[in-house]
Amino acid sequence: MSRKKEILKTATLLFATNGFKETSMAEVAKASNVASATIFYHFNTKDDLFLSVLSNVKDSILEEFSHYFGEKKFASGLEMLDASVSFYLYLAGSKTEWFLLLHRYYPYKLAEENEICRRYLEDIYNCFVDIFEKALSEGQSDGSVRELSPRKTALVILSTVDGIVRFKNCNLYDAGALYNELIACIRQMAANQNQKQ
Amino acid sequence: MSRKKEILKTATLLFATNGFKETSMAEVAKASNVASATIFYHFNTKDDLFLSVLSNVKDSILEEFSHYFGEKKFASGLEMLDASVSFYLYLAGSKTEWFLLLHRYYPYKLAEENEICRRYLEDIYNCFVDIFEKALSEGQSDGSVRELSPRKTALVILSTVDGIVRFKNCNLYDAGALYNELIACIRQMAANQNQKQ
DNA sequence: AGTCGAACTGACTGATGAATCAGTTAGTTT
DNA sequence: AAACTAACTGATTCATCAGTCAGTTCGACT
Repeated sequence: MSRKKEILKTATLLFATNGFKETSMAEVAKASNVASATIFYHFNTKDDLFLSVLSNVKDSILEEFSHYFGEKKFASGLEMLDASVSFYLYLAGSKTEWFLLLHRYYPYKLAEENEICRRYLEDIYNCFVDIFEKALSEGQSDGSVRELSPRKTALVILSTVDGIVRFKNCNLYDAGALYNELIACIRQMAANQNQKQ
Repeated sequence: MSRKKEILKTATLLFATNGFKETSMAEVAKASNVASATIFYHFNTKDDLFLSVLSNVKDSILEEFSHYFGEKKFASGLEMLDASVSFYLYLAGSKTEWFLLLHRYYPYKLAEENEICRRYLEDIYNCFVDIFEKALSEGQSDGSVRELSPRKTALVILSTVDGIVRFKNCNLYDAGALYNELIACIRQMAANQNQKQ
C-alpha cells in the first residue's frame, strides 16, 4: 500500500475512535510509520486530511451500496426494506470506523462552514435514504407497504436504524441484541396490514 | 446567580455547541466574566468541570420528566406513548444544549473509564426508556398496544426519537418537519391493530 | 556520469492551553 | 481593630501540537 493510503487508513481509524481534535498529527504519523512532515507533504493541513478521510469513506459507502443493490432483486418492496435495514446493520458491524466517524459531531460542525464537507455528508445520507425510499415506493406499487409518504418515512426509518447503531457504538445498551426487534418494528411500521400473511 | 452556577451554565453551552476539547478554560472564563483561575478554584480539573456539567444536566432532565409525568393521567397506554414522544421532542427543542451535549461522543468516551460519568449517562437514558416502557406495558394491559417486548420496543422507540433529534441538531435534514410523521410511525409500530378506531 | 524532481525527514517555531501559585479582596467572627 | 477565611485573580509554567523549512534520498531520464 502506498504511504498516502496508509496514512489515510490509520487517520480514519484514529479520527473515528479518538476524535479529530483528540488525535495529533504526530500520532497519525507514528501509527503510519512515517515522519510527521510526510503527512504535510501529502495533505496540506489537518482539516485537509480529515476531508480526504471523509471523501474516502463516502466513496467506500457508495460503492458498497451500489455493489449490493446493483444486481439484487426482491420479492416485494417490504422484502427490500428488510434487506436494506439488514445490510445497513451488517455494514455498521463490519466497518465500525465509518459509522463511528459519522456519529461524531466534528464533520457536521465542519459542514456548517465547509461546502465540500457538507456535500460529502449529504451524499452519504442520501444514499441511505434513497434506498429506503425506493423500497417503500416499490412496496406501495406491489401492495406490500401501507399508505405513507415514502421520503418522510424513509427518514424516520433511517433515524431508527442509525440511532440503534449509535447506541451500540456508545456502549450504553446491548443494542446488538435488538436487531430482530428492530426489523420487526420497522416491518410493522411500514407493512400494509390489509394484505398481511 | 452565584459565580459557580454561572460558570456551570456557560460551560454547558460551550461544551455542547463547540465540544469539550474545542473549548478552552480561558473561553469559559471569559464568557462567565471570571478569571481562568477562578474556575480551577471551584472545579479541580477540566474533566471535573465536565462531570459537574453532566451531573447538572442529568438532574435537570430527571426533574423535568418527574414533573411532567408525576401527575398526568392518560386515556390509554398508547396515548401515553404519544405524549412521551411529544414531550421528548418538546424538551429537545427547548433545551437544545442538553441534547447537543448528549449527542457528542466525549461523554461516552469518558464513560469507558469513568464510572461516575457512565452512571450519569445510564440514569439519563434509563429515564427515557422507562417512560416508553411503562407506556407500552400499560397499553398492553388496556389493549391499546399489540403483543411485543416492552423493554426492547422502548429502546427501538428511543433510538428513533433520539435519531430524529440528532439529525435535526446536525442540520442535515429538516428533521423538524418530520415530527408528525414520526408520531404516526411510532403509533403504527406499537398499536394493537385489532382494536383500532 | 550528471541532472531533475518527487517523496520523504529531523529539527525547529510560535501559539495555545491546562494547571499552579503567591498573592489580594471582602465579609465575618472575636 | 485584629484575626480568620472563602472567593477570587494576574502572572507564570510547562507540555503539546499544527505547521515550516532546509535539507537528504532515490529512481528516471538524458
